[in-house]
Order: sequence, then C-alpha cells, then structure tokens
Amino acid sequence: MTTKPASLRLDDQLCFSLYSASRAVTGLYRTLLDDLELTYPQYLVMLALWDDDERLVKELGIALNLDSGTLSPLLKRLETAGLVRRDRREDDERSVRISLTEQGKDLKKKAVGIPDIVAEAMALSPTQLDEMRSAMSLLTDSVNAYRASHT
Amino acid sequence: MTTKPASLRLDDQLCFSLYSASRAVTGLYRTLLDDLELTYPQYLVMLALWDDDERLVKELGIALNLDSGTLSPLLKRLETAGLVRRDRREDDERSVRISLTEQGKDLKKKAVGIPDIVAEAMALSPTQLDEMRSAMSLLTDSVNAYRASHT
DNA sequence: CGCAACTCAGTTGTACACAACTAAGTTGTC
DNA sequence: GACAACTTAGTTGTGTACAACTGAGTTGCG
Repeated sequence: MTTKPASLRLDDQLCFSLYSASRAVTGLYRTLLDDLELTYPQYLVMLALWDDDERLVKELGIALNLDSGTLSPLLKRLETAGLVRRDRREDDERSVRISLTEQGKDLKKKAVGIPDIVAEAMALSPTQLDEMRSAMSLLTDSVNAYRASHT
Repeated sequence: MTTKPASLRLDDQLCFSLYSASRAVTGLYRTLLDDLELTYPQYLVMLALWDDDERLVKELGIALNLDSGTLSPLLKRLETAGLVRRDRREDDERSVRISLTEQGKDLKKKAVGIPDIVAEAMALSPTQLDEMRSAMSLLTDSVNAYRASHT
C-alpha cells in the first residue's frame, strides 16, 4: 500500500495557504507601517538594528536571509530617509557597516505598539503564536536543508 | 495583571518566520519549476486552470487573491509562452476569459510529481501538513477580517 | 613576494505585489 | 433614452526578491 499522492488542487496545498498568509500579514503591516514610512522588509532591517545598533550588510543578510541584490538598494533608501548610516570598515574595505542615526533610533518609539496589534489581528493565543512560530521555523529549516542537499 | 507585550525582536515574531518560510518554499519551487519554465505565481495560475480550463481574469484574481496589476502582465507572459489564450467575452466585453491551449494542458503531465517532492522537502506527515494548512487559512482569514474592519 | 581563490557590496535584468489611475463597457434609475 | 454609478482589465510607478555578474579588497599558499 502506497501513500496517496498529493493533489494538484490549489486549495489543497500548504504552499498556497502559506503564500496567502504571508501576503495577508505583509498587507496588514503595510497599513501599520504607513505612519513610519517604512515597507515591511525595511521594518525587518530596522528591527535587526534596534536590537543591535551596528551591523555589517553581510550580517543583516544572514539575519534576514536576503542577499545584497535586495539589501543594497533597500539600505540606500533607508539612508536617504535619514534612518541609517553606511560606512566602509577601515580594517576591511570590502565590508560596509550599517548603523542607526538618532532619527533611526527614535523611530523605535513609534514601532513598539505594532507587534501587539499584529498579534490581535491574528486572533491567536500567545501559546498558539509560539507554536506556529516554531512550526514555521522548522518548516523553513527542512525546506532549506532539502534545497541544499539537492543542488 | 496585564499580558506581556510582544517584543520587537526579529526572531520572536511569527510574521518573520512566516515570511522566511514562504520565501524558502517559493525558492524550492523555483528549482522544481525550472524545467516547466514557470515562476511560482505562474504555476498557481496554471493549477487553477488545470482544475477548471476556463476562467475569467476576475475569477483568477479571487482564487489567488491577486489584482489585475499582478495578473495582467503575468497572463500576458503565459500567453506569449503559448500556454493560455485570452479572449474577450462576447456577452460582456469588459471580461477576459483565460483558457488553456493544448500545450498548456500538456504541461500538467510535467507537474504531477511536484506536490509530493514539496511534501517530502517539508518533512511533515500528511496530518501535520493538513493541520498546518488549515491553521494558515485561519490565520489569513483572521488577518484579512481585521484589515477589512480597520479601513 | 606573486597571484589565484575567495569575500563582500553593489549593479543589472526579470518578475512579482500592490496602490493609484485610466479606459472601456454595463447597469440601474428616472 | 440619458446618464451617473459601477465593474472589469489594463497601465504606471515604487519596492521588493533573486539570479547572474562586476569590481574592489583580502587571504592563503607555493
């Protein structure tokens, strides 16, 4: 006896509900971040920097799983907005250090309320949120491991 | 006693793990769909059409939660690739009917194996897959309901 | 030292997403 | 029948994602 093969129906697929959920959440953030004049990926970079004021582009790339093709223009926009500085490291001229300006640090005040609003919109208990978060991380790790092993 | 406010740490947030998971899965599809010369959103459109050969652009938009700004150029590319036809409906000239060409129908044969590979990469049991799928759908509905109620 | 291999950020090109808008067609109401 | 309100697809502009590539800088090794 073999396992029933997965169907090709749109609604049956986890990947589609994942894709829909991700876009719905990003859409919610769009409204919430309107006031801060940030996009969602820009907000993620700011989160990383609020946590630790100085990061190399490479470190941000690892933290967010984004490459320089995405980060370089995004960081340039944050710089133009006056939220971050970009300086070449003096002891390794290949690296660029991203650091928060005062304005960038200040913006955190406007962001503190956002996670709670998102949690409310998701209509899940803290326990459910946490279970889902770890299930998602596990899924990401499995998929990325599979991808790495099937170059 | 009040609930502890959600933190602003990147790794604590469900939204970020959701965003990462979605991108990881899309990345896996990129490899799997390389052979069919489809992108992931194009594949979703093809899934919808393999299920039901003829759809209005509007119906596709509802099924995939995508607007014409995304669908119109995407469908044009599928047309150029010879996979779909686009005709104005004769009884309502505003609507455009999308239908599969023979080549578009044939492509399904190359796609049938994909869901099983994805399921394998996700390393989840069929039960877990299904639980996660419904949890994701619920999340999407909650978030969209919240968005709708907070215009 | 010399220089090939590697690292890092940035650029280019393609394809989404989505807001805001346009243009053409349809419907409801008087 | 006239016409405002609405529907539908498409266009424009901005900002991701990501592959492929470039160029400057660093490191390891003979």
